[in-house]
Amino acid sequence: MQFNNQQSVYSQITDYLKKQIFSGVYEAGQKMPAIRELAVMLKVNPNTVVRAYSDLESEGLIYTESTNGKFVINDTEFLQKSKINYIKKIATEFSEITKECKISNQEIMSIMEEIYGK
Amino acid sequence: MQFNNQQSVYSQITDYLKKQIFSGVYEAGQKMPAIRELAVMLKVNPNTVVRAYSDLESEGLIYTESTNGKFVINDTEFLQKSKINYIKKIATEFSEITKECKISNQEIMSIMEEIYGK
Amino acid sequence: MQFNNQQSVYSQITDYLKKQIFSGVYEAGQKMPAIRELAVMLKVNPNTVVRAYSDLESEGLIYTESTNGKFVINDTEFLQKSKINYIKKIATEFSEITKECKISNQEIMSIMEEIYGK
Amino acid sequence: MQFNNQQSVYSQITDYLKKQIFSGVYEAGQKMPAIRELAVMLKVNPNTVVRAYSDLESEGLIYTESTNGKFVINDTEFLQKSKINYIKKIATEFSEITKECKISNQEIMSIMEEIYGK
DNA sequence: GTGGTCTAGACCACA
DNA sequence: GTGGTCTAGACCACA
Repeated sequence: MQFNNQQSVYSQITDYLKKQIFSGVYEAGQKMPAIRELAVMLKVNPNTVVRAYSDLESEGLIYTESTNGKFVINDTEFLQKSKINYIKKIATEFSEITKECKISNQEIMSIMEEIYGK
Repeated sequence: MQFNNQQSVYSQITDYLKKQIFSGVYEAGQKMPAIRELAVMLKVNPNTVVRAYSDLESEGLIYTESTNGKFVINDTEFLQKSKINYIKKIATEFSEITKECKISNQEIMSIMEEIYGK
Repeated sequence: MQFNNQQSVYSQITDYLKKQIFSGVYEAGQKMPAIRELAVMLKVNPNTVVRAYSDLESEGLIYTESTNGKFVINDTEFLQKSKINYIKKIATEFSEITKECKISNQEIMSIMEEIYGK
Repeated sequence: MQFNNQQSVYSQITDYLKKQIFSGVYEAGQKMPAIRELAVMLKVNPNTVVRAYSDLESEGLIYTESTNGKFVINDTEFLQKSKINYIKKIATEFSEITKECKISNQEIMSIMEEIYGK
C-alpha cells in the first residue's frame, strides 16, 4: 500500500480497512488481521495500526476480544447503514466541490460517464 | 473559513483558492489578494498563505510579478483544462471508493440524485 | 463475572475473592474453590487464577495444603482486622479524592445519603 | 508524582489532572500545562501525556487551540456537573465494596468518622 | 500468539 | 514554543 502526504498514515489505514469491511473482504463477525501482522504487511509501526484500529472501534465497526484479536462487528444492518453514510459523506463532499467550481450538471454528467464508462 | 484536522491548513487554503480561481472569483490575469490581507482574513500566519500560494504557482495557476503581487495565469484555456482535470481527479477518487466498497451503480445513482436533488 | 479494562484481570479476581472471604462466603478454615474449577467459572486461564491465589496467599488470607488445595486462614481475628484495614484503605482513598476535588463535607454527605438511601 | 502498578500510567495522569481541574488548580478557560512540560514534570514520555490529555478531551473537560495549547473547557456548570458525577461514581464503587464485604452501616460510619476526623 | 502500554526520540505544521 | 504523528522497539497480561 502506498501512502500519500495529504493525510496522516493512520487515517489512510483507517479508510483502507473501512473500505475492506464495507466491500466484504472482512465480513461481519470475522477476525481482522493481527496488529503486528498488518503492521508488517503495510510496512508501518504497530502503534500506527493500533491507532487506526482504535478509530474503527470508536466508530463501532470492529470490537476487541481480549486475547483473540479484533473482529468486525456482527451486525450486517449496522454495517450496511455505515457504508451508505460513508458514501453519502464522500458524495456530498464531491458535490460541494463541483458546486464551488461552478461546474454545470451537464459537464459533471459527461465526466461521470467517462469515468464509469471506463 | 473553518479548517478541519484531516488535512494541513495550508493545503486546505490551496484547495480553497483553487476553487475560487476555477469558479471565476479570481479571473484570468487578475490580481490575487495580498499575502498579509489573506492571512488576516483567514486568521492564519502569513507563512501559511505563502505556502499555499507557492503550491498554486507550482501548478501553474498563478505567477508572481516581483513587486506587484500574485496574479492568476492569463490563459483561459489552461485554466479550463486544469479545472476539468481537477474535477476528473476528484471524480475518479470518488468512483474508486465506490468501487472498493462494492456499491452498485444503482445505489450510487440514488445517492447522487438525493444529493443533487437538494 | 464481568471484567473491566481499567485493572488487570488477575487483580480483579483477587479483589473478588477477598470480598467473598470478608463477607463470609468462604469462612475461616474453609476450602477455596479449586483452581481449574474457578478458572472455568470465571472463563479465564488457570494461570490467571493461580496469580490471584498467590496474591491472597502473600497477604496471609489463604494458605496452601500441598495436595488438598487452598484454604482460608483459620484465624477469625486476623480476618476481621484485614477486613477493617481493607475498608479503611478504600475509605481513605475515597476521602483523599474528595479532598483533592475540594468537595465540601456537606456535599459528600448528601451524595452518600443518596447512595446509601437507595 | 508516584505511579502505582494497578492502573496504567496514562489513566493515573488522567485522574490526577481531572482532580486538579475539579479542585480549581486549573480553572475554567485556563491553559493546561504544555505536553512536553508536563511530561518532564511527571517524568514520563510525552506520548503518555498525549494519551491522558486525549482522554480528558473525549470527556469534554479540555479542548485544544491549535498552536496555543490545551485549555480547560470554559463552562463552569459542565465542570460542576462532571465533578459531582465523578464523585458519585467513586462513592458508588465504595458503597458496593462495603456491601459486598457485609460491613454494617454502623461500622462504616465509625470508619468514616475516624478518617474525616483526622 | 494476541492486544495494551510505554519509552526515547524524531520530524512536521503552525505561530 | 505548541500540538500531532510516527518509528523502533521493549515489556506486560492473558491464553
